[in-house]
Amino acid sequence: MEKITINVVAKHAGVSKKTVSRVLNGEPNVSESTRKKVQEVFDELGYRPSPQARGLATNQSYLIGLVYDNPSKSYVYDVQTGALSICNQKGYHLLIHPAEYQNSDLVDNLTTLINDSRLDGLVLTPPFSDMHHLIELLDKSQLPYVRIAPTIMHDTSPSVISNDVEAAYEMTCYLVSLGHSKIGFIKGHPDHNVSEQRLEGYQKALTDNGIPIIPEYIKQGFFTFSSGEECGRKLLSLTEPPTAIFASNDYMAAAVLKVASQKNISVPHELSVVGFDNAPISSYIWPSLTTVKQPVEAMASQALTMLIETIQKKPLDNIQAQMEDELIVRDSTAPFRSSG
Amino acid sequence: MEKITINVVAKHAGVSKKTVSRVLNGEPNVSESTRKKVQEVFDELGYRPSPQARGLATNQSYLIGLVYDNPSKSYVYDVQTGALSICNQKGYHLLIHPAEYQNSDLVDNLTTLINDSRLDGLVLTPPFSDMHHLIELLDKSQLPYVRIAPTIMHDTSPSVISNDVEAAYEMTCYLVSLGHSKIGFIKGHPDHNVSEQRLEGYQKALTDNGIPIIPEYIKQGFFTFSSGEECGRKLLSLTEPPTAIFASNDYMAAAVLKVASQKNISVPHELSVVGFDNAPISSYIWPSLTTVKQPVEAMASQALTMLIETIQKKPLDNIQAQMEDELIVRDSTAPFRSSG
DNA sequence: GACCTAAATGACACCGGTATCATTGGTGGT
DNA sequence: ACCACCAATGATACCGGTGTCATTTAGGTC
Repeated sequence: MEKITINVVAKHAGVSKKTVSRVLNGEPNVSESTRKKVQEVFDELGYRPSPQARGLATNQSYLIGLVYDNPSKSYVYDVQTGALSICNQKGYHLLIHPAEYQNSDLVDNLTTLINDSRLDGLVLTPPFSDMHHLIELLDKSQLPYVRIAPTIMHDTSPSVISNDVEAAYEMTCYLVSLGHSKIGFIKGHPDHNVSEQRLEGYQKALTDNGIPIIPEYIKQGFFTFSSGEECGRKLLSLTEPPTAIFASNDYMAAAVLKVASQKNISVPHELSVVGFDNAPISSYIWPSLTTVKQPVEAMASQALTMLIETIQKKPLDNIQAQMEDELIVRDSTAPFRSSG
Repeated sequence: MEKITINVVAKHAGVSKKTVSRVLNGEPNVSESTRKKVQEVFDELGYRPSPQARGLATNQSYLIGLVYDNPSKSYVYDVQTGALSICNQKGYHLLIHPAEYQNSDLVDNLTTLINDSRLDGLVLTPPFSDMHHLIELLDKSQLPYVRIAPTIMHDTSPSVISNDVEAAYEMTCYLVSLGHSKIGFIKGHPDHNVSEQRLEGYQKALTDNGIPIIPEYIKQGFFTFSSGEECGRKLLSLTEPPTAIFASNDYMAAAVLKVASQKNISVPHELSVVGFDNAPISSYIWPSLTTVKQPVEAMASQALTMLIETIQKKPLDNIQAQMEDELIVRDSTAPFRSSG
């Protein structure tokens, strides 16, 4: 079976390869009749242009890299899904690239990635989105990139954000509206900037509702189940334990549920627990978790749309897109009952 | 900044581009002195060969496709991780390609993938691993591929399997050893062949232990949380409910835990529950789940090793590799107590 | 030192597209 | 009818590597 190249198509259609190329790329100045003829030959022969040859000629790879280091497998999955949907639409492919953000040869690692595969663009997810030495590197390298959920703003590249402060604020207000005033908080990993934002929303909500901020009620977690367990244990061992606990992600909230269960504290009757992220686990445990759903997939899609526009040098309406979080109420929260 | 191509390197080193190419590919018949000289220029200029140009010349893309359609995000993540580790080692890149296995244009979809990106190889995960029309297509197309966890054997391509029958057998025996004889079973999705295998292991274990197989104790689930919930509810509503339930995956097992909790049945004291897969949820719920850990990551690594050997036309020791499952005992199982 | 052989190296075509610029042909204005 | 002009098309170089085959060089033999 002969390989179908642009030359074969040209011969079949009785035109030059350049004309075939024009039809292929929808360029102007091709008569309607030849365009049609060439397209028929495309179908007839099942022609597919070689991305290698095309890439070599145009110095493009049609590959976009996705860099991540996130403990949540479902987060990664959702980002990938959102990114892929746009890639497929626009004819790009996605190269996934897990990396370790603390690793000292991170820069080498990414440089190699970029050079070896001649990426057309790069997508950064937290915590890479906020690493300034990375951003400097990328700015210098001229490689188009987009940042998902950064907290530090930067004018040199597009980014997509949600509003974690706002979401945490609303969640806390929701707990207050249920009658809770002793609300514990478990912070996220200090290396992730969203941790600070979620804390900020929590604190602002308390203040706005005239509730004092008690340092004892705020514990340092690390987004892991075990850190949530430890913090939960500390909070519930206080002489005056909180009646509601706001964990900075769902894994830690699930851990609090475990601690409560072991201490025979009934959730939600005696204790309300809420999380953040709407991870799969939030609906797979009992009681299911009240949480905040971030539009992760939509954010990734938006990010890729912006990135590809940048790659294709189309003007961007906005260098930053914001998407809304959503409060999801499930079974882990209930009105406060004084000494149930 | 001038772009560093093979020509630039050749000029700098004072040799022909072909000689540079030889050094690049570790070909024989290059004197030690020139090899060293060229390599120094590589380092000095930071030369990286263009995969496009190379691909165009050799008709290779150094891209491997990974096709999946699995409801478990963590399974997908683990497969990716295992696959990537080998890809990075061998200089390949991984193109992830979620697809819908029931979709009627699946074949078109994959054909497009293969043609458009000139894949060097393809990795099939369940349930694609067992879809014969796909396999026929691939066999015809001459594209090297590897199947992960197929149940139907096939001599034309390598595959990596674990032994689900065996693992389910052992799990059931474990429950029996705890004193249980009324053991419910929740089947997996009928489109996944492993479902049948897990059931088979369960039935064989009962038979071998002289316990009758009761059809009422076997319910059809679909690997989803909600299907597990429904089956769990049915099982626990029987006049003579089982004292242990074996769910074909962890999501369904988690759902059984929820049902038990709602019915005030204490796990593991009144009911033992076990799952399969060792999904993250299995350790993030309370009680944590006794389950079977499949070496998903290792299987993917093994699969990619075999695939790349095939691509590079190296001889394969074995066309099929088998990896061992592992029983993980956690908190959801306990010895049977007659009427707790 | 002449000769032979094998190792080392280079010249050049080629992979399948795109870019540049030249050429052709048709159309409208006067 | 003639010319100017623009749309349509083609010829050819080029992207950065690899493959083929010819040529040069080095080493060993007599």
